[in-house]
Amino acid sequence: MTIDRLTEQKSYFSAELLAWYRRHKRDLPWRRNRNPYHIWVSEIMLQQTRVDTVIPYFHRFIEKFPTTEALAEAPEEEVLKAWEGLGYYSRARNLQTAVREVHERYGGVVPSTKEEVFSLRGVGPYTAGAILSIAYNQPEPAVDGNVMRVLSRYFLIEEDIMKGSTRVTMEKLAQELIPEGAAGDFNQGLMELGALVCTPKSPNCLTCPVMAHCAGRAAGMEEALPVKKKAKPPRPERRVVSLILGDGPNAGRILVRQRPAEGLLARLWELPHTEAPKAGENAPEAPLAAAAAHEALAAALAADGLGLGPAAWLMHAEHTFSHIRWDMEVYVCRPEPSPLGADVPPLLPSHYRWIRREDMDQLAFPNVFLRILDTYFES
DNA sequence: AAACCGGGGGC
DNA sequence: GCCCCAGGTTT
Repeated sequence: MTIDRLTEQKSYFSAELLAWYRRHKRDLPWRRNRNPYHIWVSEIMLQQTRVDTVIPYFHRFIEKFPTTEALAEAPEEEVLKAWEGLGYYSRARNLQTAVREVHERYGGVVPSTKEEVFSLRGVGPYTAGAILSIAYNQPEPAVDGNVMRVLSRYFLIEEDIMKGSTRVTMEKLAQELIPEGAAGDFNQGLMELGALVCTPKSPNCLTCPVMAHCAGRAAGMEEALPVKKKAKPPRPERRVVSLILGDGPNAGRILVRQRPAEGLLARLWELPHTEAPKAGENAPEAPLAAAAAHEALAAALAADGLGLGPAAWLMHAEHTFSHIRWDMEVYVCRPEPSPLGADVPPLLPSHYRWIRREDMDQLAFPNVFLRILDTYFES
Protein backbone atom coordinates (compact mmCIF):
# COMPACT_ATOMS: atom_id res chain seq x y z
CA MET A 1 0.00 0.00 0.00
CA THR A 2 1.43 3.34 -1.05
CA ILE A 3 1.03 6.58 0.82
CA ASP A 4 -0.82 8.93 -1.45
CA ARG A 5 0.99 11.89 -2.82
CA LEU A 6 -1.02 14.57 -1.01
CA THR A 7 -0.51 12.87 2.33
CA GLU A 8 3.22 12.74 1.68
CA GLN A 9 3.25 16.41 0.66
CA LYS A 10 1.46 17.34 3.88
CA SER A 11 3.59 15.36 6.30
CA TYR A 12 6.75 16.62 4.63
CA PHE A 13 5.52 20.19 5.01
CA SER A 14 4.64 19.78 8.70
CA ALA A 15 7.92 18.22 9.68
CA GLU A 16 10.21 20.46 7.66
CA LEU A 17 8.43 23.68 8.58
CA LEU A 18 8.46 22.89 12.30
CA ALA A 19 12.18 22.06 12.22
CA TRP A 20 12.91 25.19 10.21
CA TYR A 21 10.98 27.41 12.63
CA ARG A 22 12.78 26.05 15.67
CA ARG A 23 16.12 26.91 14.06
CA HIS A 24 15.21 30.26 12.54
CA LYS A 25 12.60 31.89 14.71
CA ARG A 26 13.15 35.55 15.49
CA ASP A 27 13.59 36.71 19.04
CA LEU A 28 10.42 38.77 19.44
CA PRO A 29 9.25 40.39 22.69
CA TRP A 30 6.07 38.30 22.89
CA ARG A 31 8.03 35.07 22.41
CA ARG A 32 9.99 35.48 25.62
CA ASN A 33 7.34 33.65 27.66
CA ARG A 34 3.88 32.16 27.29
CA ASN A 35 1.96 34.80 29.18
CA PRO A 36 -1.47 34.56 27.53
CA TYR A 37 -2.08 38.27 28.11
CA HIS A 38 1.15 39.19 26.34
CA ILE A 39 0.33 36.86 23.46
CA TRP A 40 -3.14 38.35 23.25
CA VAL A 41 -1.95 41.96 23.19
CA SER A 42 0.65 41.14 20.54
CA GLU A 43 -1.90 39.39 18.33
CA ILE A 44 -4.31 42.34 18.47
CA MET A 45 -1.51 44.78 17.66
CA LEU A 46 -0.30 42.57 14.81
CA GLN A 47 -3.66 42.66 13.05
CA GLN A 48 -2.94 44.39 9.74
CA THR A 49 0.28 45.73 11.22
CA ARG A 50 3.89 44.76 10.63
CA VAL A 51 6.09 43.23 13.30
CA ASP A 52 8.63 46.07 13.21
CA THR A 53 5.88 48.62 13.76
CA VAL A 54 4.39 46.70 16.66
CA ILE A 55 7.54 46.06 18.69
CA PRO A 56 7.95 49.53 20.28
CA TYR A 57 4.21 49.81 20.90
CA PHE A 58 4.19 46.39 22.55
CA HIS A 59 7.01 47.33 24.94
CA ARG A 60 5.36 50.59 25.96
CA PHE A 61 1.94 48.99 26.29
CA ILE A 62 3.07 46.13 28.52
CA GLU A 63 5.14 48.49 30.63
CA LYS A 64 2.13 50.77 31.12
CA PHE A 65 -0.44 47.96 31.49
CA PRO A 66 1.55 44.96 32.79
CA THR A 67 -1.48 42.80 33.64
CA THR A 68 -5.07 42.30 32.55
CA GLU A 69 -6.05 44.00 35.79
CA ALA A 70 -3.97 47.10 35.01
CA LEU A 71 -5.53 47.35 31.58
CA ALA A 72 -9.04 46.71 32.89
CA GLU A 73 -8.74 49.52 35.41
CA ALA A 74 -7.04 52.09 33.17
CA PRO A 75 -8.91 55.13 31.85
CA GLU A 76 -9.80 54.59 28.21
CA GLU A 77 -8.00 57.77 27.16
CA GLU A 78 -4.72 56.35 28.46
CA VAL A 79 -5.25 53.20 26.41
CA LEU A 80 -5.99 55.23 23.29
CA LYS A 81 -2.92 57.37 23.92
CA ALA A 82 -0.81 54.21 24.12
CA TRP A 83 -2.33 53.14 20.80
CA GLU A 84 -1.81 56.53 19.12
CA GLY A 85 -0.36 56.06 15.64
CA LEU A 86 -1.08 52.32 15.40
CA GLY A 87 -4.42 52.79 13.66
CA TYR A 88 -7.62 50.76 13.83
CA TYR A 89 -8.37 52.24 17.22
CA SER A 90 -11.35 49.98 17.82
CA ARG A 91 -8.73 47.30 18.45
CA ALA A 92 -7.65 49.16 21.59
CA ARG A 93 -11.16 49.80 22.86
CA ASN A 94 -12.25 46.23 22.10
CA LEU A 95 -9.18 44.86 23.86
CA GLN A 96 -9.97 46.79 27.00
CA THR A 97 -13.62 45.72 26.83
CA ALA A 98 -12.51 42.11 26.48
CA VAL A 99 -10.00 42.33 29.31
CA ARG A 100 -12.70 43.70 31.59
CA GLU A 101 -14.85 40.75 30.58
CA VAL A 102 -12.03 38.36 31.43
CA HIS A 103 -11.99 39.89 34.88
CA GLU A 104 -15.71 39.75 35.43
CA ARG A 105 -16.37 36.33 33.96
CA TYR A 106 -13.14 34.35 34.19
CA GLY A 107 -11.55 35.67 37.37
CA GLY A 108 -8.84 37.51 35.46
CA VAL A 109 -7.57 34.37 33.69
CA VAL A 110 -7.51 34.44 29.88
CA PRO A 111 -9.83 31.56 28.96
CA SER A 112 -8.53 28.51 27.11
CA THR A 113 -11.57 27.10 25.35
CA LYS A 114 -12.41 27.95 21.77
CA GLU A 115 -15.92 29.15 22.57
CA GLU A 116 -14.81 31.46 25.37
CA VAL A 117 -11.79 32.96 23.58
CA PHE A 118 -13.73 33.47 20.36
CA SER A 119 -16.50 35.26 22.20
CA LEU A 120 -14.13 37.95 23.48
CA ARG A 121 -14.56 41.35 21.84
CA GLY A 122 -12.09 41.89 19.01
CA VAL A 123 -11.12 38.21 18.84
CA GLY A 124 -12.06 36.55 15.55
CA PRO A 125 -11.13 33.19 14.03
CA TYR A 126 -7.48 34.07 13.48
CA THR A 127 -6.80 35.62 16.87
CA ALA A 128 -8.68 32.89 18.74
CA GLY A 129 -6.55 30.25 17.03
CA ALA A 130 -3.39 32.21 17.69
CA ILE A 131 -4.08 32.59 21.42
CA LEU A 132 -5.14 28.97 21.85
CA SER A 133 -2.19 27.54 19.94
CA ILE A 134 0.58 29.89 21.02
CA ALA A 135 -0.39 30.43 24.65
CA TYR A 136 -1.96 27.03 25.35
CA ASN A 137 -0.50 24.84 22.59
CA GLN A 138 -3.94 23.69 21.50
CA PRO A 139 -4.20 22.24 17.97
CA GLU A 140 -6.23 25.11 16.50
CA PRO A 141 -5.41 26.73 13.15
CA ALA A 142 -4.46 30.42 13.01
CA VAL A 143 -4.99 31.50 9.42
CA ASP A 144 -3.89 35.00 8.55
CA GLY A 145 -2.67 36.58 5.33
CA ASN A 146 0.74 34.95 5.63
CA VAL A 147 -0.73 31.50 6.07
CA MET A 148 -3.11 31.88 3.14
CA ARG A 149 -0.21 32.95 0.93
CA VAL A 150 2.02 30.06 2.02
CA LEU A 151 -0.69 27.42 1.71
CA SER A 152 -2.04 28.74 -1.59
CA ARG A 153 1.44 28.45 -3.05
CA TYR A 154 2.54 25.18 -1.53
CA PHE A 155 -0.73 23.40 -2.40
CA LEU A 156 -1.41 25.46 -5.53
CA ILE A 157 -4.81 26.71 -4.40
CA GLU A 158 -6.25 29.20 -6.86
CA GLU A 159 -9.36 30.24 -4.97
CA ASP A 160 -9.75 33.94 -4.22
CA ILE A 161 -8.44 34.42 -0.69
CA MET A 162 -10.80 37.36 -0.19
CA LYS A 163 -13.71 34.90 -0.09
CA GLY A 164 -14.85 33.59 3.25
CA SER A 165 -15.20 30.07 1.90
CA THR A 166 -11.51 30.05 0.99
CA ARG A 167 -10.51 30.95 4.53
CA VAL A 168 -12.60 28.06 5.83
CA THR A 169 -10.85 25.69 3.39
CA MET A 170 -7.47 27.00 4.54
CA GLU A 171 -8.40 26.55 8.19
CA LYS A 172 -9.29 22.89 7.65
CA LEU A 173 -6.05 22.33 5.79
CA ALA A 174 -3.98 24.22 8.36
CA GLN A 175 -5.47 22.19 11.18
CA GLU A 176 -4.62 18.88 9.46
CA LEU A 177 -1.03 20.03 9.14
CA ILE A 178 -0.41 20.72 12.83
CA PRO A 179 2.16 18.22 14.15
CA GLU A 180 1.28 16.39 17.35
CA GLY A 181 2.00 18.54 20.39
CA ALA A 182 3.53 21.41 18.44
CA ALA A 183 0.61 23.65 17.52
CA GLY A 184 2.15 26.87 18.80
CA ASP A 185 5.49 26.47 17.10
CA PHE A 186 3.95 25.18 13.88
CA ASN A 187 1.45 28.02 13.57
CA GLN A 188 4.13 30.58 14.27
CA GLY A 189 6.39 28.82 11.80
CA LEU A 190 3.76 29.14 9.10
CA MET A 191 3.57 32.89 9.68
CA GLU A 192 7.31 33.23 10.07
CA LEU A 193 7.83 31.55 6.72
CA GLY A 194 5.34 33.92 5.11
CA ALA A 195 7.05 36.93 6.65
CA LEU A 196 10.67 35.97 5.95
CA VAL A 197 10.74 33.60 2.97
CA CYS A 198 7.40 33.16 1.21
CA THR A 199 6.97 36.91 0.81
CA PRO A 200 4.27 38.56 -1.33
CA LYS A 201 6.76 39.65 -3.98
CA SER A 202 9.98 37.91 -5.00
CA PRO A 203 9.70 34.98 -2.59
CA ASN A 204 13.05 33.50 -1.56
CA CYS A 205 12.27 30.01 -2.76
CA LEU A 206 15.91 28.95 -2.80
CA THR A 207 16.10 29.24 0.98
CA CYS A 208 12.66 27.76 1.59
CA PRO A 209 12.61 24.60 3.74
CA VAL A 210 9.69 23.14 1.78
CA MET A 211 10.52 24.17 -1.78
CA ALA A 212 11.10 20.54 -2.82
CA HIS A 213 7.36 19.76 -2.62
CA CYS A 214 5.93 23.21 -3.34
CA ALA A 215 3.30 22.78 -6.07
CA GLY A 216 3.13 26.52 -6.76
CA ARG A 217 6.86 26.70 -7.33
CA ALA A 218 6.85 23.56 -9.48
CA ALA A 219 4.19 25.16 -11.68
CA GLY A 220 6.06 28.45 -11.83
CA MET A 221 3.03 30.04 -10.17
CA GLU A 222 4.58 31.31 -6.94
CA GLU A 223 4.49 34.95 -7.99
CA ALA A 224 0.90 34.70 -9.22
CA LEU A 225 -0.40 33.29 -5.95
CA PRO A 226 -2.40 33.91 -3.90
CA VAL A 227 -5.30 34.94 -6.12
CA LYS A 228 -6.83 38.04 -4.57
CA LYS A 229 -9.52 40.29 -5.90
CA LYS A 230 -8.48 43.93 -6.05
CA ALA A 231 -9.87 46.27 -3.41
CA LYS A 232 -11.94 49.28 -4.29
CA PRO A 233 -9.94 52.50 -4.32
CA PRO A 234 -10.67 54.89 -1.43
CA ARG A 235 -13.18 57.62 -2.18
CA PRO A 236 -11.70 61.13 -2.13
CA GLU A 237 -12.89 63.74 0.35
CA ARG A 238 -11.84 67.35 0.22
CA ARG A 239 -11.49 68.84 3.70
CA VAL A 240 -10.62 72.20 5.24
CA VAL A 241 -8.81 72.22 8.56
CA SER A 242 -8.48 75.05 11.07
CA LEU A 243 -5.56 75.60 13.39
CA ILE A 244 -7.15 78.18 15.67
CA LEU A 245 -4.85 80.23 17.90
CA GLY A 246 -6.38 81.53 21.12
CA ASP A 247 -6.20 85.07 22.46
CA GLY A 248 -6.91 86.67 25.83
CA PRO A 249 -6.96 83.91 28.46
CA ASN A 250 -6.40 81.38 25.70
CA ALA A 251 -3.25 82.99 24.37
CA GLY A 252 -0.63 80.37 23.50
CA ARG A 253 -3.27 77.67 23.14
CA ILE A 254 -4.89 75.98 20.17
CA LEU A 255 -8.42 74.73 19.77
CA VAL A 256 -8.95 70.97 19.50
CA ARG A 257 -12.00 68.76 19.70
CA GLN A 258 -12.81 65.15 20.44
CA ARG A 259 -14.41 63.00 17.77
CA PRO A 260 -17.68 61.11 18.40
CA ALA A 261 -17.66 57.78 20.23
CA GLU A 262 -18.54 55.84 17.10
CA GLY A 263 -17.15 55.63 13.60
CA LEU A 264 -13.93 56.80 12.04
CA LEU A 265 -11.17 57.60 14.55
CA ALA A 266 -13.68 57.26 17.36
CA ARG A 267 -12.91 59.38 20.46
CA LEU A 268 -9.61 60.64 19.14
CA TRP A 269 -8.76 64.35 19.25
CA GLU A 270 -8.34 66.51 16.17
CA LEU A 271 -8.15 70.01 14.78
CA PRO A 272 -11.59 71.29 13.81
CA HIS A 273 -12.24 70.53 10.17
CA THR A 274 -15.10 70.04 7.77
CA GLU A 275 -15.79 68.65 4.34
CA ALA A 276 -15.37 71.29 1.66
CA PRO A 277 -17.82 71.76 -1.18
CA LYS A 278 -17.39 69.14 -3.85
CA ALA A 279 -15.32 70.16 -6.81
CA GLY A 280 -17.25 70.44 -10.05
CA GLU A 281 -17.59 67.29 -12.12
CA ASN A 282 -15.60 68.86 -14.91
CA ALA A 283 -12.75 70.12 -12.68
CA PRO A 284 -12.27 67.62 -9.86
CA GLU A 285 -8.64 68.62 -9.35
CA ALA A 286 -9.18 72.37 -9.27
CA PRO A 287 -7.63 73.91 -6.16
CA LEU A 288 -10.08 75.02 -3.53
CA ALA A 289 -10.43 78.80 -3.39
CA ALA A 290 -9.38 80.33 -0.07
CA ALA A 291 -12.67 82.19 0.19
CA ALA A 292 -14.66 78.99 -0.26
CA ALA A 293 -12.50 77.24 2.32
CA HIS A 294 -13.02 79.98 4.90
CA GLU A 295 -16.74 80.01 4.26
CA ALA A 296 -17.08 76.25 4.77
CA LEU A 297 -14.99 76.34 7.93
CA ALA A 298 -16.81 79.34 9.39
CA ALA A 299 -20.16 77.70 8.76
CA ALA A 300 -19.09 74.47 10.45
CA LEU A 301 -17.72 76.26 13.51
CA ALA A 302 -20.70 78.59 13.74
CA ALA A 303 -22.84 75.49 14.19
CA ASP A 304 -20.84 74.88 17.38
CA GLY A 305 -21.17 78.51 18.49
CA LEU A 306 -17.71 79.67 17.53
CA GLY A 307 -17.00 82.63 15.30
CA LEU A 308 -14.04 82.47 12.97
CA GLY A 309 -11.81 85.44 12.18
CA PRO A 310 -9.51 85.80 9.20
CA ALA A 311 -7.61 82.72 8.00
CA ALA A 312 -4.19 82.32 6.41
CA TRP A 313 -3.33 79.22 4.37
CA LEU A 314 -0.69 77.11 6.11
CA MET A 315 -0.22 73.84 4.25
CA HIS A 316 -1.67 71.01 2.26
CA ALA A 317 -1.96 67.56 3.79
CA GLU A 318 -3.15 64.20 2.52
CA HIS A 319 -4.16 61.16 4.45
CA THR A 320 -5.37 57.86 3.09
CA PHE A 321 -7.47 55.45 5.11
CA SER A 322 -8.47 52.07 3.78
CA HIS A 323 -11.71 53.44 2.33
CA ILE A 324 -11.36 57.27 2.31
CA ARG A 325 -8.71 59.66 1.08
CA TRP A 326 -8.61 63.03 2.83
CA ASP A 327 -7.32 65.86 0.71
CA MET A 328 -6.82 68.67 3.24
CA GLU A 329 -6.04 72.38 3.17
CA VAL A 330 -4.97 73.73 6.54
CA TYR A 331 -5.59 77.34 7.60
CA VAL A 332 -4.26 79.21 10.62
CA CYS A 333 -7.08 81.23 12.12
CA ARG A 334 -8.06 83.49 15.01
CA PRO A 335 -11.38 83.37 16.78
CA GLU A 336 -13.78 86.12 15.90
CA PRO A 337 -13.40 88.93 18.44
CA SER A 338 -15.86 88.33 21.25
CA PRO A 339 -18.58 90.96 21.65
CA LEU A 340 -17.80 90.91 25.38
CA GLY A 341 -14.08 91.51 24.78
CA ALA A 342 -11.13 89.17 24.45
CA ASP A 343 -11.13 88.46 28.21
CA VAL A 344 -14.53 86.77 27.96
CA PRO A 345 -14.32 84.16 25.24
CA PRO A 346 -17.58 82.52 24.16
CA LEU A 347 -18.60 79.24 25.76
CA LEU A 348 -17.66 76.10 23.85
CA PRO A 349 -19.37 72.74 23.50
CA SER A 350 -17.85 70.24 25.90
CA HIS A 351 -16.04 68.23 23.25
CA TYR A 352 -13.90 71.28 22.42
CA ARG A 353 -10.83 72.25 24.43
CA TRP A 354 -8.14 74.95 24.35
CA ILE A 355 -4.83 73.21 24.90
CA ARG A 356 -1.12 73.97 25.07
CA ARG A 357 1.29 71.86 23.13
CA GLU A 358 2.28 70.00 26.29
CA ASP A 359 -1.31 68.93 26.81
CA MET A 360 -1.05 66.80 23.70
CA ASP A 361 0.85 64.28 25.83
CA GLN A 362 -2.45 63.28 27.40
CA LEU A 363 -4.63 63.20 24.28
CA ALA A 364 -4.56 60.78 21.37
CA PHE A 365 -4.47 62.37 17.93
CA PRO A 366 -4.59 60.65 14.54
CA ASN A 367 -1.23 60.83 12.80
CA VAL A 368 -2.39 63.24 10.15
CA PHE A 369 -3.04 65.93 12.79
CA LEU A 370 0.24 65.19 14.57
CA ARG A 371 2.01 65.85 11.29
CA ILE A 372 0.18 69.14 10.77
CA LEU A 373 0.89 70.30 14.30
CA ASP A 374 4.55 69.30 14.05
CA THR A 375 4.85 71.29 10.85
CA TYR A 376 3.26 74.33 12.47
CA PHE A 377 5.31 74.24 15.68
CA GLU A 378 8.56 73.74 13.80
CA SER A 379 8.00 76.71 11.49
C1' DA B 1 -20.57 39.55 0.36
C1' DA B 2 -19.33 44.13 0.98
C1' DA B 3 -18.32 48.09 3.66
C1' DC B 4 -16.12 50.06 7.45
C1' DC B 5 -12.00 50.73 10.21
C1' DG B 6 -5.48 53.42 10.16
C1' DG B 7 -1.17 53.65 9.08
C1' DG B 8 3.17 52.56 7.24
C1' DG B 9 6.84 50.06 4.71
C1' DG B 10 8.66 47.96 0.60
C1' DC B 11 9.36 48.09 -4.03
C1' DG C 1 1.76 54.67 -6.92
C1' DC C 2 0.48 50.17 -5.51
C1' DC C 3 0.35 46.32 -2.49
C1' DC C 4 -0.55 44.41 1.75
C1' DC C 5 0.36 43.60 6.23
C1' DA C 6 0.07 37.92 12.53
C1' DG C 7 -8.20 40.91 10.89
C1' DG C 8 -12.69 42.01 13.22
C1' DT C 9 -17.21 44.00 13.23
C1' DT C 10 -21.19 45.65 11.13
C1' DT C 11 -24.58 45.86 7.54
